[in-house]
Amino acid sequence: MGRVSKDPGERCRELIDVAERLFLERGYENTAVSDIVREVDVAQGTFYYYFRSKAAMLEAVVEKNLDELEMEIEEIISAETDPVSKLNRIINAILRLSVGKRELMEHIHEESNAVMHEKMERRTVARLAPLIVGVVEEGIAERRMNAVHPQEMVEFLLASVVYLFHQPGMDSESARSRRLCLAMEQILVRLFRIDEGSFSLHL
Amino acid sequence: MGRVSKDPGERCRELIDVAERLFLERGYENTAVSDIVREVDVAQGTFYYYFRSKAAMLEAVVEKNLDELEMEIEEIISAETDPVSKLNRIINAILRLSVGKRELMEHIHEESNAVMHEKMERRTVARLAPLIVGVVEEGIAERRMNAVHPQEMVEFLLASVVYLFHQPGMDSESARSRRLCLAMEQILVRLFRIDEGSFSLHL
Amino acid sequence: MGRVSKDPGERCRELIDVAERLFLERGYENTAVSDIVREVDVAQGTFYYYFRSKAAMLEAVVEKNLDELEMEIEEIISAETDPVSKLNRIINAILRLSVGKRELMEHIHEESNAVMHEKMERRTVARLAPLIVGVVEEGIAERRMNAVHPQEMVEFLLASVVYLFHQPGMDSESARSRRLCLAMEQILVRLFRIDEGSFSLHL
Amino acid sequence: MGRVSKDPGERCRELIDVAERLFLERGYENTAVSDIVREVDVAQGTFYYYFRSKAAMLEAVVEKNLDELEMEIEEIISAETDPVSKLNRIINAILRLSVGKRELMEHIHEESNAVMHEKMERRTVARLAPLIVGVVEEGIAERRMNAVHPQEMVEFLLASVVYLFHQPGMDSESARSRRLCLAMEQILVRLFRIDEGSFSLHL
DNA sequence: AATGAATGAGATTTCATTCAT
DNA sequence: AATGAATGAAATCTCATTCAT
Repeated sequence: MGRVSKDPGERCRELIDVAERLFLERGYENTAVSDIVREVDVAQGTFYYYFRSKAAMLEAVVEKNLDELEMEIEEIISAETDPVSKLNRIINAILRLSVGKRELMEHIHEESNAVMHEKMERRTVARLAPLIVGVVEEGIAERRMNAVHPQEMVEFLLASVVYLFHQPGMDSESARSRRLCLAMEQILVRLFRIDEGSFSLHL
Repeated sequence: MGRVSKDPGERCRELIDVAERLFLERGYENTAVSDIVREVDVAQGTFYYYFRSKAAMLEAVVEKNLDELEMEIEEIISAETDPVSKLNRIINAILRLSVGKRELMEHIHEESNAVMHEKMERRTVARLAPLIVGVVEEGIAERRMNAVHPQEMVEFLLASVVYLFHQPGMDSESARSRRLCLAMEQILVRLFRIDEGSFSLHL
Repeated sequence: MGRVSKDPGERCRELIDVAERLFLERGYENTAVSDIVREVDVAQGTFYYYFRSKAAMLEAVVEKNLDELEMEIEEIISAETDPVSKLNRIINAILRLSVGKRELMEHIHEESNAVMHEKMERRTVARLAPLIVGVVEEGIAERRMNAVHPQEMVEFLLASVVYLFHQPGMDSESARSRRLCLAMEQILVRLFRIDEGSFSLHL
Repeated sequence: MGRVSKDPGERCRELIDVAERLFLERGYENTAVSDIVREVDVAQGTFYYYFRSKAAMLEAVVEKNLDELEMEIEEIISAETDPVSKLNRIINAILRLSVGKRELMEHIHEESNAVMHEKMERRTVARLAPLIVGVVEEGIAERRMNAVHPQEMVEFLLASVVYLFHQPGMDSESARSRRLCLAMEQILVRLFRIDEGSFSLHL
């Protein structure tokens, strides 16, 4: 009833945060706009004051995640000097985020999140590939890495990482996770012809 | 109006085929059951006589595709003796099917098919990985390949290959397709430590 | 097409009133939500904005009726002092409402209203029994009535009244109605050991 | 597949028995004709060979129950000589059957059986009232009973008794059941001016 | 910047019944 | 006496979005 005015930036963030949580908890399709506004305690119309559509909200959620990841990666790139260490830390950062989010959705049927997962996969490749390709090219220049098609390889790498670590049972403890991390270390080493033992991945 | 009885097997196949085409053309979500029955020219109820739900139909479509692919792969496995050639032909078979289907959906907004794509991705990895792991282990036994985590590597590989499927502009001609194929060849060679030049992929 | 906003209370009442009439006229099962909204001239969604489901609407209709009846009974209880007169007027009030509603459904097949009738029967007993038991206990205290199990007797009484007066041919004129009223007077007198001639029931 | 011919009478009884059980277990509305034929293991069409419609089946189920009850009552009437004893045994017979059936539906939501309950209620009154009125008139002739409106009083009685049937928690043990039986005994005694202590009802 | 009542198209599903064999 | 594939009408409900205030 009472009309509560807030800083628009904050309102917007509040909406995105609640939306993200609900999308993860019950899936994009199973989350109604009315669920989101109920939790934030604003009117239905308010949602549309901030977001053109529900799809636009999904976009916002995904981009927010990638903003964070991108920033983290850029920090790594500028903090570290060794391209191999950069790559190691970048992959770890991606894994940590993926698995972190995954935990929220542990109990929902995979299917329920096809839409969100797809969008995430696509946008992750689109936004992160350039950064990583940069690192790989640096590695090539320093003869620490080797690749004929860095762009395509990095794309495959990212798509696989997003897919594999979005699977059920991907908590940081399971034997399956452990094996996947070890395998991924080897994959990285072999794919880019890097010295064995250069990687150490953890969830 | 007129009631046309048919062999149930055929009716069922007819429904699956039309459903598959429509799912690809306009996306799973954008295809109504009423669209399917209109094309097959049966009553709405007939659909539900054969399939418990629309989701069950999606399942049927996906499994049919994987049945075909599995059969083709099993044929390759028993026809060929060299594990490297097997792998080469298997990957080509998967690409061919994927791209074939992809052409049907050329113009629709990618997003419309998240659900179907997800299901396909997950089931492809689940059903084909065992077969390919078998080939890789054979290759390892014959010292033509090498891998510490064959299962996980094959999963990585399949996820990458399926990722291709979902790329816009994946006709057999484009420079982009060419590069992706070359990159995939390199991935195969490096992942399993196979002799350079053992692979030749085409869409 | 045009959007007409109204006081929610009024909208809600409008919907309930139309629903009640249609439920009575053609039966609960034979009334579609679309029939209701068409008459009220609102969109289908508006119905579900106010009522969670069609069943919830039935509930609302039944409770509204019992609200009215309950109020009338409470008025009688506080207006009258003699418990026997109270009981007489209460039963008359129940009969009048039952038969009034019944007239609306005169021509429909009884079966069509099993659901509504059941719900009404159950809820009538649940909501009115306490009030009437109060009156009976008052009567017992004043030695004007007598009963060992007032609660159970009142329940039987209410169930029967609702059932009997919900029968076909229960208009206020028929010989059958007349006989039933006379019998009911005697039943009341005997059941609670009240002075002969204390009751006078009319439809 | 195989076509199993059986004695038509038995087929028919088999269908009725299964239908009755399912109607009680899950309610009339929630039982599909396909559920019935699946359990009896005949084709959908076979159902319609024996019964004009699902509603006709409900009728058959109800009438079968009343046939049994009617026979039992007729037996009581001819076995016993004392009209009061007759009435006592008849009411007990009705209670026993009602409660027996009730046990089957213990767990379903009451609402689910409105249709069947209604039909049962109406038909019980219609078919059993004449028999019981006969007994009452006999009692009146012998000065063991007294009633001005035997027909209506018996209807009142039957409606009350059947109402019992549809109460939740009607096992033979509960205090509630006990109280209802005692109240019913009192109703009988008072309604027909019979000697106190003439009745003894048990579930 | 916010409200929240109202929209309305449309989708899935159910199932009693039929009928050619 | 029996089959079972096919029918098809209809009904409930969802929900993203709008718009007058």
